[in-house]
Amino acid sequence: MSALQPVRGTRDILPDEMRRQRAVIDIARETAERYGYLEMATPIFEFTEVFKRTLGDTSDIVTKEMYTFSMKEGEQITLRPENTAGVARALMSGGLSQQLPLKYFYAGPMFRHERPQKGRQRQFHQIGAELLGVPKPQGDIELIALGAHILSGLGVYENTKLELNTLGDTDSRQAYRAALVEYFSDHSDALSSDSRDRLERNPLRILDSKNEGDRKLVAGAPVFSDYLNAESQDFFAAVKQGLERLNIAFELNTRLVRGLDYYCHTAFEFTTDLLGAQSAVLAGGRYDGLVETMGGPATPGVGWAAGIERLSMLMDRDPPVPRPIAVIPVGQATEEIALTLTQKLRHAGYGVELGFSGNVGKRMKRANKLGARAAVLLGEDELANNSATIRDLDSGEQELVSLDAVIEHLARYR
RNA sequence: GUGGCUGUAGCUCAGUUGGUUAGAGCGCCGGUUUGUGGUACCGGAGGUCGCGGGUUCAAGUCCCGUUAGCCACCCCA
Repeated sequence: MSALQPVRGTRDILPDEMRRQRAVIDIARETAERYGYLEMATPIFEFTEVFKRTLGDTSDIVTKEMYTFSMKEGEQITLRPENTAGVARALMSGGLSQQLPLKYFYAGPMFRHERPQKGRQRQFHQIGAELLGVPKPQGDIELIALGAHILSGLGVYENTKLELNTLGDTDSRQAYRAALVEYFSDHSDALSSDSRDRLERNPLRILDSKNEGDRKLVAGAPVFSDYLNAESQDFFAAVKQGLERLNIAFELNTRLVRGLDYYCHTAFEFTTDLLGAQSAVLAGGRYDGLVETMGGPATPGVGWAAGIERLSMLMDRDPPVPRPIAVIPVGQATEEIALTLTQKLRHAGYGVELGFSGNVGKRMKRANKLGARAAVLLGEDELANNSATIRDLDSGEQELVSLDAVIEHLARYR
């Protein structure tokens, strides 16, 4: 371990990458606002209890992935591994349940102590949307439509597919779960050790096992659709119909499950095969039981989250690099006027670089390297006429303009 | 957390069966051009060969440990 390298699973985000991530966030936020989802933020850490209660004591996140600290006062706090719990907590702390329905958008860092891989870091960043207080499938449809809209705005929609499943309501799910447990218990000696573990904690997950032997067993396992009651079937049918109406293509994937008890009805994942094992790009579902689990009033909810780094890797273009105007004083005598002109241009809305030192050649070189669009040269000749030379750095053409007209002339380089 | 692969200049990589001052391209700096960048030519800087230990007369090259990245499992965004 060297103190000079970033902690495992973290990294510095330098301007080129930051610009991409910024673009992801900006496009997502603008799109979300069109749907009425307004940006909000919850703290980066919460009392550990907030996550324990919502994610459950047996989830992987709670049992081995949380960054938890003990405070002097003896309280346990945890760096948020996801944001939905925080939003639900905010709903209660702020008495927001009086204002339902609520639509929120967020973006920020999350922390999970996992083994890093490409597209998987210990500090990573997510955007997400939550819709609280809408029990109807219209909510699920709007939320998925928002996700699809953002993906297409980023140019990654083409490289994803939407996988869709239903977990039914509580009755349906519990009946199915019981049937699964019974089935797999009868064949437990044939299960992989991973799946025997899942049988205890999260039997639905066995359906998604990659183990050969497990897959054979799964092929003969009870099927969820046989356990869905009429309401659950209607709900799912409505979601599918809404997506079809919006021309959002999806594939049914009966192995797509969520482990936690409060998840119900719709579960969905936009996945890609361009990121290796990290296929989930934007994923979510309905969580009608969550707020109640935390001790709040029964409040239906749907939401999704998406990894900003993953989206950035998939984004089909580089956001444009801003091109400044370079102000270049020629000779000592013009330094002062260059300084005041620079500041004037900045106030007028231009990005301006005033080299700190060097002769004209060096400053021009630097201007070029910065990608400057134009250079404003201030020399004694120009000053004698109360003017400046404006050089177009793309075409190489330049002209002499009066100092008063510089801002006006630069307008074309905006 | 388990298993595997990898780690040489800022970046991408080459380094032959262990053998004298560790190389290239790009990038960076300087010069040709002290009032004009991008091209070209010339020159230069920059490496405890991830880190620590071991084997050996001799290790970038072999062995062990460790750390980081990557791949798969796991989990997920």
